[in-house]
Amino acid sequence: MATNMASAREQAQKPAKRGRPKKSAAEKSATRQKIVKTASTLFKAEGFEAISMRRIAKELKLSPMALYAYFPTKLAILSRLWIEILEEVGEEMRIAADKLTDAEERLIALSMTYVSYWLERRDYYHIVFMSSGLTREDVTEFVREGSAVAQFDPFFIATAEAMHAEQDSPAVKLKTDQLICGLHGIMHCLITVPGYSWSSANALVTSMVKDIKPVSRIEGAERNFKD
Amino acid sequence: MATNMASAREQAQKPAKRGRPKKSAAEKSATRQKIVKTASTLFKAEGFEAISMRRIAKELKLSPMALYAYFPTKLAILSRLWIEILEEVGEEMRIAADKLTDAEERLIALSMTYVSYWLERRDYYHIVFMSSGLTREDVTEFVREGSAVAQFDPFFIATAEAMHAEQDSPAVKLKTDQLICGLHGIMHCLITVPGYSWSSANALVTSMVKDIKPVSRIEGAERNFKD
DNA sequence: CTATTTAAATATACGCGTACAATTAAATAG
DNA sequence: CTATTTAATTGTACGCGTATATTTAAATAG
Repeated sequence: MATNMASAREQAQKPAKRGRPKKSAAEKSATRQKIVKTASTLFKAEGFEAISMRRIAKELKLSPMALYAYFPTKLAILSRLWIEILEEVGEEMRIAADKLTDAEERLIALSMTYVSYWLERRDYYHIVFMSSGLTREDVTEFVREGSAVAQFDPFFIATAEAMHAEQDSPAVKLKTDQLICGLHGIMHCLITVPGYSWSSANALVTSMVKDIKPVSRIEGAERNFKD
Repeated sequence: MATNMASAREQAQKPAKRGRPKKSAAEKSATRQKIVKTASTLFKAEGFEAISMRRIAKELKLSPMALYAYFPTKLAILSRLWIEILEEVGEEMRIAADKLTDAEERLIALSMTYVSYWLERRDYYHIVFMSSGLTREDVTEFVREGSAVAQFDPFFIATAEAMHAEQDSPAVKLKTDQLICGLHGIMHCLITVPGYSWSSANALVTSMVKDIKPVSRIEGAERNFKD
């Protein structure tokens, strides 16, 4: 049907306008990628504080303000790093839970891997969960886009299995949210209030997971048979 | 040399040294208090971002750097505000749990009050839990000093009672930590990831509290002992 | 009084994110 | 070619936290 691909700047339906042509989406995207790459490299080499607009620009031989043609804020650049990081922890979780068949065991493995990942990489934690100055829209869009939420899927699957319930049942939704919140709480408390004598992350995670029980054993729950 | 009193300055048993006298501890403390008061007023009138070293200094007709004679960092000033805020939420919790006799009910009231307090005052939450750039020492000292930890006492007491166990038993310690972490996780997740369709704070808190059970009913107990 | 000593207070400067004004680059129209 | 239009890019400036250098204030010694 479509005869030719409109790809670069030339192709689209051009009324042959007058001024300097806009950069094509492809060009913009390429530069965006270069910016993110630079930010990532800078971070890995010199830490979080090395990620600055001026520093990224200098590295790319641009003026600092040029970056704003490609990202609205510094946070928008950081949110690209979140994706990389979330993919990495996702991969670690996948590996950890891979060969486990028991749902509770898998849930513990997933949870411990998730929590340990952040505890062992507190700078990552700060980038992803404590980048202050975040606008409501930035994060909301990021979440809706799915990059963050996808991380939670394994928790849903394993929780449903551990509860012997359907993945989309209200009970599973509640308990999974509870677990996810709980795990983040462990991370947040242990990282931001290290002076307090918290129970070990291991004990906390295990205890939280153990509170996920088959629905039939949940107090006051009318038994719902499914198999 | 007149015999006048060398001001209100502390003149204990000084060997009458040569240079300009140090400010007394009382004077320092008074100025510190004025600074904190100014920061607090500024915050209440114009929000978090109005708390800046330059702004506080201008309000007090000082140079910005003068503040550093009284506080090592801006965060040290903020941590004084934490105390006020923590006392306020503590008071609300006390009121909410005051007339409740049932331990679980009290625990739910405490937890809901605590979580709601922060959810309804997200700016406070940011000040206290997301003031980025915190040095490990700052917070650690603050925690050791006891201001923060005292907040947790009611949770310990009610948890112990709900578990029918001693307040200093390992099981109670673990479960209380789990609850505190969990509550913070709810707050943190709901505040920082508002775009996600979380279960309600109410449901999450209730579910977490309900997972605190008498010791005889947890761990290896296969059976539910209904009363 | 002046000189000296010491602490307090300020001035200056750096890098930060970024708003906004000015400039430059790349196209077309005449 | 020049003029015009439009987008891209850069320059300038603000307020921020705070490190460091400098100045000022308050005491004593001669």
